[in-house]
Amino acid sequence: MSVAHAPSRRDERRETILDVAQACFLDQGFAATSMSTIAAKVGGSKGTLYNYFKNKEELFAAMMQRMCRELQENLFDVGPQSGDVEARLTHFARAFLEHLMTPETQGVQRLVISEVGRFPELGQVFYDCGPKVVLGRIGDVLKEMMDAGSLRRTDPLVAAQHFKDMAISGIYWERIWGVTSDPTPAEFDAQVERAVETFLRAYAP
Amino acid sequence: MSVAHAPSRRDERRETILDVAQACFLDQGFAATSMSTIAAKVGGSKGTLYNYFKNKEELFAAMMQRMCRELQENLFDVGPQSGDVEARLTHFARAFLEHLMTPETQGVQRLVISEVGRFPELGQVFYDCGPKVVLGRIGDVLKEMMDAGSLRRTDPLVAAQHFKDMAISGIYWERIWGVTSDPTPAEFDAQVERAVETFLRAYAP
DNA sequence: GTCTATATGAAGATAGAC
DNA sequence: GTCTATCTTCATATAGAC
Repeated sequence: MSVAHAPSRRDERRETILDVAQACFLDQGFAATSMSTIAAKVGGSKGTLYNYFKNKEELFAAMMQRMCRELQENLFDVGPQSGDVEARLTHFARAFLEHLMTPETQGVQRLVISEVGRFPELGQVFYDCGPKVVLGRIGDVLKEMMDAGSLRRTDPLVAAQHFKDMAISGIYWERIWGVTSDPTPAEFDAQVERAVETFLRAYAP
Repeated sequence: MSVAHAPSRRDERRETILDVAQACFLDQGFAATSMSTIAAKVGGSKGTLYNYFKNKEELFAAMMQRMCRELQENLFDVGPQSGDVEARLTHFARAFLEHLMTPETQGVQRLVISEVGRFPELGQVFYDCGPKVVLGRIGDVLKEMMDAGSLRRTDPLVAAQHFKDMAISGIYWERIWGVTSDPTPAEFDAQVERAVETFLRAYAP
């Protein structure tokens, strides 16, 4: 059993190392990030790094676990609990697409997709505390709407997937493929609107 | 202007090198694949490798371009040109999901997502001869159906994206995240069926 | 615990014989 | 064109002084 401690000086330095490692891994990937670089950016030496983490893999794993926890916490912290269905869904679709377009989210997704071959358990860890949680929450909201008679009754998890898929659609895919052109705000709005409209056509009572 | 030649002995060896490089890059990623390993698997020496390709980056780029061309060719080579709408859409959804689940397709997508930071033009090349072509073809089919009065008239490209998104949905995402459990044939069927059903609800005339 | 210095190995790339 | 042998660089990881 572990207890929440006041952070010691050691804990703080550990967090600093993880901060730097996170920035480097997100920016360069696992293989291209060297322990020397991390040590230099921390302002310490490689010897110190190896005092805190047995090797590069362990440092990477610790960093990924922390990132997964943080991303989980920061999702869907707010949102209208009432109002008409279309407005609520539009809010969710927009928030979700915006979240997936941030450099942090893109970076962690790239990292998972790149390194899951080297760290087989990484994918499951990420999925369980990322996409799975998000889909569950969207599903909960949709289930409420079904119970209230605002949506046709059906498997809420499948509906949540369809909703998420159409919300992110083209704009997300172009970015993850590295297509350089940025979407305009108008394109962003149009995609969200079309996603909600299409979803409601399919899932109206 | 280049002309199609009968393949010389040099061309054949070049193809062999690309075959080996492709297998290694797909399996290990760019950074973890060494020129020494490729040379060994080709059965030659590193000196020979550098005779055919100036450096590792150029070899990688040549391999990616070839893969993009091949994947483009192998997509949608067959498919029912007539029949009822639901059957045709089911065929497309199934073919598309199956295609995206193959190790080759998963591998090239992982590679693009991983390395697009290092090779900025890679994403655009891949997108133009992969996803863009596929979406265009689905859009063409949907437009035909709209013209025939089988579907509600609307932007065919957006409809194609929604169709594609729901066809691949959960099963594709779980695999790309590296979730280890494989989908059962029943889950596969159910997803395709639900995708077509939902699409038709939203896009029926 | 933290540092400097270094051991050890492997990578990309090249030189030069055949 | 292809090989063997090698150069150079840079990575992970460790040893040992303070």
